[in-house]
Amino acid sequence: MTLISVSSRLLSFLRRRRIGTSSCFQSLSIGVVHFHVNDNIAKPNSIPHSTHSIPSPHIKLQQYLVQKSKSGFDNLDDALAVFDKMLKLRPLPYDFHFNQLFTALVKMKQYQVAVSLFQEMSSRKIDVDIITFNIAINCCCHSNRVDYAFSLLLSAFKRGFVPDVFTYTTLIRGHLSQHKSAEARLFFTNLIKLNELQPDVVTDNTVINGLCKTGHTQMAIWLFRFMEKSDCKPNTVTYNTVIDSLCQHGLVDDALILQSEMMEKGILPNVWTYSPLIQVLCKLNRWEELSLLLQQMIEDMNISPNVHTFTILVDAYAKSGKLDDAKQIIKIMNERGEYPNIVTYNSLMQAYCSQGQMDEAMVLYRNMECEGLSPTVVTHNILLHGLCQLGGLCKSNYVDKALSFFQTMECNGLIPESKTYNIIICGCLWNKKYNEASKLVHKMVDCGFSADAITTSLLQQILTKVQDPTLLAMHQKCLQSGV
DNA sequence: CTAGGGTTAG
Repeated sequence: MTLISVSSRLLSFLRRRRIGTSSCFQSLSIGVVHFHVNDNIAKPNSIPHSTHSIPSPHIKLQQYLVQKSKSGFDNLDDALAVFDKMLKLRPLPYDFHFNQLFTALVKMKQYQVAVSLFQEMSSRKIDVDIITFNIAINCCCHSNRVDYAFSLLLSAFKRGFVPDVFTYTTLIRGHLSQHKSAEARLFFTNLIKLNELQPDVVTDNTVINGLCKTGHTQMAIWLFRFMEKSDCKPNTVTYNTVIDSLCQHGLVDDALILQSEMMEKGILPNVWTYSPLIQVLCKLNRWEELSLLLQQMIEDMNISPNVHTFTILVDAYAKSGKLDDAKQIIKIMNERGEYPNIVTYNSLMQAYCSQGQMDEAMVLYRNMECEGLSPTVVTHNILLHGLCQLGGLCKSNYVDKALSFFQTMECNGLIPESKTYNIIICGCLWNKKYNEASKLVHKMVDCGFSADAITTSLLQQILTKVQDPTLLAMHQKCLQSGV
């Protein structure tokens, strides 16, 4: 079993599924039409029975905000304009109207804006409820202001609110995201002791995720097994979290066992259950199992791969030099309406580069820009690496291309990483462009980066053959930067 | 009638 035969099997699964895909699109378009038609008809059923006492502008506002809280606003200015209108409306909208607006802001990841609007409401003494506080506390945690989140908890107490499992779970996650696992644990155990918190599945999932991310996989699994015995049973998220962690620690067999366990227990896997397993099976060249897993996912479970899943496959093909298969995956993606993003294209570019097809890689680079996908530093690292390696193998004019490409990148406002510098410096060294290399070493050190192991050993290797003052000075500079 | 968990890929 090889990656090629996996590819042909994958293709056949996906082709067979295409009929299903088109019917799915049909029902989607019917849904859209349905929505527009309905929009112009009075919708008595969509208005709660008790709303006869709610002023009419509030009902309109509510309908509008329900939709925005699900999708977010198109832009921030719209959200702020609505907030201003709400402040001017008399009588004032209810707390849950403001909560809906905040929910929309959270969807847009505008956490700091949400916090400042919450402050604005507080200073105007507008009534809020515990949900408003919970949203604000969550937004503080997301913008790394756990300290302020705690001060909000205090003011909630002062105003007579009783924090609930939402509040505490959010604060535990806040601690964990700040890498304060000791504080999180203390907070958690104290709340349990004081009988302030009755953890639910989300609390447990939050703790399990924190344990996994801090390398305490064994403890995470202990909690997971504890949940199985308790009334608070693991759900899909719990399984996904543990499976992902096991995959990342190379414990793929344990991860596969858990995945079959969840199926036996009737807990439905989703695309995120499969993706980490697919990735690690690719990495370990376990193609037979990969093929079976893909078959189970697509055929038996009727779960479609998404952009991330496809990108994992493109990357696997790129790393095994299977350019044609990588291209095939892109084609399937387009057919299925799962469009490649910048990461997918970076992987495809890697495939071109590994085959030495630099011209095609450059064509892809320009196409990406045309499609409105902005190349990232990683895109440039891949291209520069390709150009430098090719230059080292045969033609040094590729290194000149790499150097001018490096300049273009900076002009476009992308800030090179340590890796970027090391790639281009190695390219210069290979091609005996010692002066260029020296300039770049100084620039790299000025930016606070240092030579990596590859650059240092290459430099030492050259120094054994060539005694050049520029090279010696560069070597010194590299050694100093490493300290 | 709104709030907390898992974003996995280069």
